[in-house]
Amino acid sequence: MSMSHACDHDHDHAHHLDSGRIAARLSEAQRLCEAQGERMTAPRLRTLELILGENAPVKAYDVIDRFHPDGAAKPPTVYRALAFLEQMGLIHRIESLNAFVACQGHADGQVVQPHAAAFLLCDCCGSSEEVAVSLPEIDQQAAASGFETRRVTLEARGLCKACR
Amino acid sequence: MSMSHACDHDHDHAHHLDSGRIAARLSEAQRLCEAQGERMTAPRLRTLELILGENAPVKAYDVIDRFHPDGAAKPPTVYRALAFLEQMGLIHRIESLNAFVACQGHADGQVVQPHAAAFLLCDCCGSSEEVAVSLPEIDQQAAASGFETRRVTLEARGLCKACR
DNA sequence: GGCAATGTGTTATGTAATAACATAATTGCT
DNA sequence: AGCAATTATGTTATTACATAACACATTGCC
Ligand SMILES: [Zn+2]
Ligand SMILES: [Zn+2]
Ligand SMILES: [Zn+2]
Ligand SMILES: [Zn+2]
Repeated sequence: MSMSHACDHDHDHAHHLDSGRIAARLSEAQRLCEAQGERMTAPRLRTLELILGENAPVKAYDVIDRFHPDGAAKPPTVYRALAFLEQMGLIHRIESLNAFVACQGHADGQVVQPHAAAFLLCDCCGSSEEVAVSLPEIDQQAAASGFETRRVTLEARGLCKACR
Repeated sequence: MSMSHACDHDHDHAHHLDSGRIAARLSEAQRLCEAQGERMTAPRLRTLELILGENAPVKAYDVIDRFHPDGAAKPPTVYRALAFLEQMGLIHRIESLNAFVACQGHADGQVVQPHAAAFLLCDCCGSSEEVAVSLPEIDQQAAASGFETRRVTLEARGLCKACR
């Protein structure tokens, strides 16, 4: 469930979304898919539901294990759903954790196309904060090298306010 | 050996270091370790040698497979060496590729402590370019959130000049 | 030499992700 | 409705990536 930790403080600040808020995000996601002619199917919805349930990045195999009330899902079911949700911009993959987190750019109902994002990842409580940043320096370096950037991974690891 | 590709051009621009240049980098690495009271042992040297041999990120299991002339090394041997080399700032882990690349910040013999770096990673030929960037925006965002950053991963994926 | 600290060898296991192919649901067309 | 094409899912098996645990060896110091 939660990541183990050696610190002495608790991690209550890593609060979960309540079920009403999750339901709202799910139907919003469904609308977003339909608006783009994509299908929000049951396994995709279930996968998103499980990721929305945590405010921290979730491992693929945690989704797999919790997928059914009685038993685990098969890995391809979940990995395919994860790929779809990422393409739709509903979740982000966190490369340095091999995990997935719900996009926080849809918070107020606005449609956000797939986008680059930066993350502040707490090594103690596991919490994730998505922040919007522009990257003029790396763009400039890329341009100087004749490099065509397709996507950027930017992840800061450290300690959140509550854990420092 | 090299990564497979569907493009029609060749990847000769992904040239390797010649053996003399590798030897120079290895002895330089050895001096750097000794200067810090660390031991550059045989498996560590061999691991670094194999990584220096490519100008592209190398998979851990590629190192494992090539470690001995006759057979493969055991995974812990190589993973331990990789951890050491990374701590010494001699290699960097590329999170989005699960691979390792030699640090390019030691090129002219200057000692470079473990440092953050950004990478331009070509999805076609697999080449990697290490670039130095400062990150004022993410530092600012982190400060605003009370987040204490320990280390940053910044990887741009795309197409290098030769492959676009 | 005796000891502590560090590094390595070895076996086994744990964790993450995909290939390949069969079946099912959906969509668009007639 | 009937049909074909497309898209999605189910299923089995395999591949790729990484570490735990413990025994043994080496190094440096007293
Ligand atoms: Zn987002
Ligand atoms: Zn925290
Ligand atoms: Zn470097
Ligand atoms: Zn290239």
